[in-house]
Amino acid sequence: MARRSDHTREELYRMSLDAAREILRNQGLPALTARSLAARIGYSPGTLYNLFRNLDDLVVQLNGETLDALQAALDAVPDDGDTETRLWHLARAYIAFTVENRELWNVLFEHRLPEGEDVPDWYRGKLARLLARVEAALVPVIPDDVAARGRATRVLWAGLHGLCSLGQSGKLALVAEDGLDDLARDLIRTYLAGLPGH
Amino acid sequence: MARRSDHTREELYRMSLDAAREILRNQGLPALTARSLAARIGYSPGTLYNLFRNLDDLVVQLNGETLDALQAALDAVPDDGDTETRLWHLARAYIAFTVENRELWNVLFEHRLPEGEDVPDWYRGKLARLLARVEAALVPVIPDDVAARGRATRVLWAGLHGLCSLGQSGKLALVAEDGLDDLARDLIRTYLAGLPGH
DNA sequence: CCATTTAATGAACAATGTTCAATAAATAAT
DNA sequence: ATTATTTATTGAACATTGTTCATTAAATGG
Repeated sequence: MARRSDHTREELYRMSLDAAREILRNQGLPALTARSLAARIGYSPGTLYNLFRNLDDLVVQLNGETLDALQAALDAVPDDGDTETRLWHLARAYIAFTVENRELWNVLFEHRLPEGEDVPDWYRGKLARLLARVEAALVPVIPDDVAARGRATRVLWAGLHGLCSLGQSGKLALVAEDGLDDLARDLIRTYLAGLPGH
Repeated sequence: MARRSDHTREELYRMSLDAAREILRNQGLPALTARSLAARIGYSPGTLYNLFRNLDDLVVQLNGETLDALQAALDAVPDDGDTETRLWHLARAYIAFTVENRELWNVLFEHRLPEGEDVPDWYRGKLARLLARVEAALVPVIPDDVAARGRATRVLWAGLHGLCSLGQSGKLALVAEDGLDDLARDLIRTYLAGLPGH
């Protein structure tokens, strides 16, 4: 067979990422193969290499969309209340996202690029935008010292990430099921209480 | 060829794990294949399956030894000074371990078992023992409330894990090189300062 | 010295990512 | 209309992967 015109290049790109997401959701990362993906969109494996440099590239693109979805989830939380409740709402949204999108989130942070190349710039940009959402909530409690605010932002972000990461992989010896929420709340509350001026 | 008696079963086991560690160190996880490993110990691929259920099993065993090494690294830090400096020394040792044993540490926390089976009990035991080292340092500041101490232990542990994890993968937008140390110190100091009774 | 056990092999199988000449549909040119 | 050119799609091909297992010969026991 040869050239078809069932879909435009853009449609194929879309279909591929959607299919990849679906495979991840239902069968996990090991099932995400060039052949299974191609079968799902009704094309041959070779076609994928017309759209993506390779499977790694496809995963990076998918991660980009996952970052967007995460951003949207955080943007959906209201900006009211004091700093602690605002941060807590953000954390809750984050945790909920990692639970509802387990596989996507795992791939997002566990996928490592092959030796040599590092994360693209637009990727860093999306990460920075996520951090900014947290940092904004910290302005009232750390209004002047930007360096200190940057540190606090990263510490809270990484702390939350660590909790979710270890929690999901069963390497935190969690007591109950909602133990994650408790720990995140503890982190936020205690850390905030320890900031200079409190 | 057939049966040899160059090495005992235990020696082969040892050689395999050592070779695996060496391959990880020098060439990273993708290079850890049954054939490369077999070649390195001077045996055929089939022999490995006489020692380990499969490659996943081998990695789990290796991770066990990595946990032991991490434990040893933490046990080597002195138990003096106040709680903050004790925790800080532990954190510094942890960070140093993740830097000096980058690949081993990555495999330790990023390796996922195939769908279904979960981490073995002895694995959980080793993790618990690591946490215990941190918890011990927290006794002076949280002497009575064991639940609260358990939470604080996990929060600090996961926080440190998150910092190292994001830091090493370049997903934290770190400012300087020793930014990790600064952030870990910030986490410990601020969190401790925020505990009830301070 | 023979019989039995057993460790080691390496060929074989299915499945992987990736490449690329072949092909035919779509488009452009005449 | 017909022809020429471009281009999207294919699927066979290649190298590698994890894993299995009949075959083989060394070690062990009688």
